[in-house]
Amino acid sequence: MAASRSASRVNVAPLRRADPAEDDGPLLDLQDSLGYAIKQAQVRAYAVFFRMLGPDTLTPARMTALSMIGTGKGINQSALAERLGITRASMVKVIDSLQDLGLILREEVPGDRRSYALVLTPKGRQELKRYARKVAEIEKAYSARLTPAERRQLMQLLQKVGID
Amino acid sequence: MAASRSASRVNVAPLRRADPAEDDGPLLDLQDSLGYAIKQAQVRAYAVFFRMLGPDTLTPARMTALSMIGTGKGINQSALAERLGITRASMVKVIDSLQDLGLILREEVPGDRRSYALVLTPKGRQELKRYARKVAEIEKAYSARLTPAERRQLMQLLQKVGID
DNA sequence: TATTGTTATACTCTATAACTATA
DNA sequence: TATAGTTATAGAGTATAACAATA
Repeated sequence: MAASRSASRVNVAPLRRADPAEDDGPLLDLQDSLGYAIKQAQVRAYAVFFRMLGPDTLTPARMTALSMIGTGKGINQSALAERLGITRASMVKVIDSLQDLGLILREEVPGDRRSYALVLTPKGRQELKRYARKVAEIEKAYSARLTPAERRQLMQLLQKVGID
Repeated sequence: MAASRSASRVNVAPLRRADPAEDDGPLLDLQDSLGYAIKQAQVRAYAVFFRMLGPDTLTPARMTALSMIGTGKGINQSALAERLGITRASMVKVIDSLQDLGLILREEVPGDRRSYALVLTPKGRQELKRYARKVAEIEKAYSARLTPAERRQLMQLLQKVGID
């Protein structure tokens, strides 16, 4: 149906509707775009991820944070925020949610009372291992059309994107 | 500093802090993950995109919509929403914004008064061509470390991701 | 009955600015 | 002065549910 604000139904007289080919340059062709191809691959990868882990899972971003805490040996919030490319302020809620889930703790740091050392709880460690196994399955699923050699090469080529 | 809700400073006695290696499985290693590599490449590509087009540009998503309208020959909102992977309801605002910028029009469809044919305005066509040139530069920038053959192969390999 | 577009509403993720405690 | 964490607030992008007009 019609509209109020949006569809101000301008109804232009299509007297001289420009032909796409009649003027100077090509319109944007997404099929030629590496950026678009990467984005689409990422969307498909996320779809597989959520299909295989269900809607109640940690998001990839939180899983990444959890993984970095697991590896990071008492990393603090500011450093983690920097690694994740978000602000300290945004980091707070991510950490809150992982703590509320019982996966991590903010531990006091002896030498510096301003900051916390982020550490996995036993449950967090257990969950992270469970996710590691799940992610291995997921990787297999969305790499199904790639040979191992192709997968390796894809990883290598991706490292080179966006470094100019 | 300390906290109110978030930092409930649980201060667990670290008597028997589990050693990462002492139990059954590996923690999640992001460096092995194709999904993570794709996401990181996409983040870097977006960074190049915004660096080269400035903060006042169309977002990649809106540019994609504009491109599909340019190519799509009177596509309607529902069909476009489906191609973009968003709901019809969300599509409304995207279309509104492109229309407010004077880039597209909702044209009446003779046979069906429920839907609109989305078409570029002359300004929209012009802008899309300008973006096509800009995107060509951007693609060059974030492909700088890839040979043309590598770039082609990367595009081909990306097509195979997430199809299981 | 089904489809198209729309609105109202809410949720997630993110940011900026200002603040407190501590260094 | 600088740093770590926090809060309040806002904006973008998305979703669901309910609706009117039209098919």
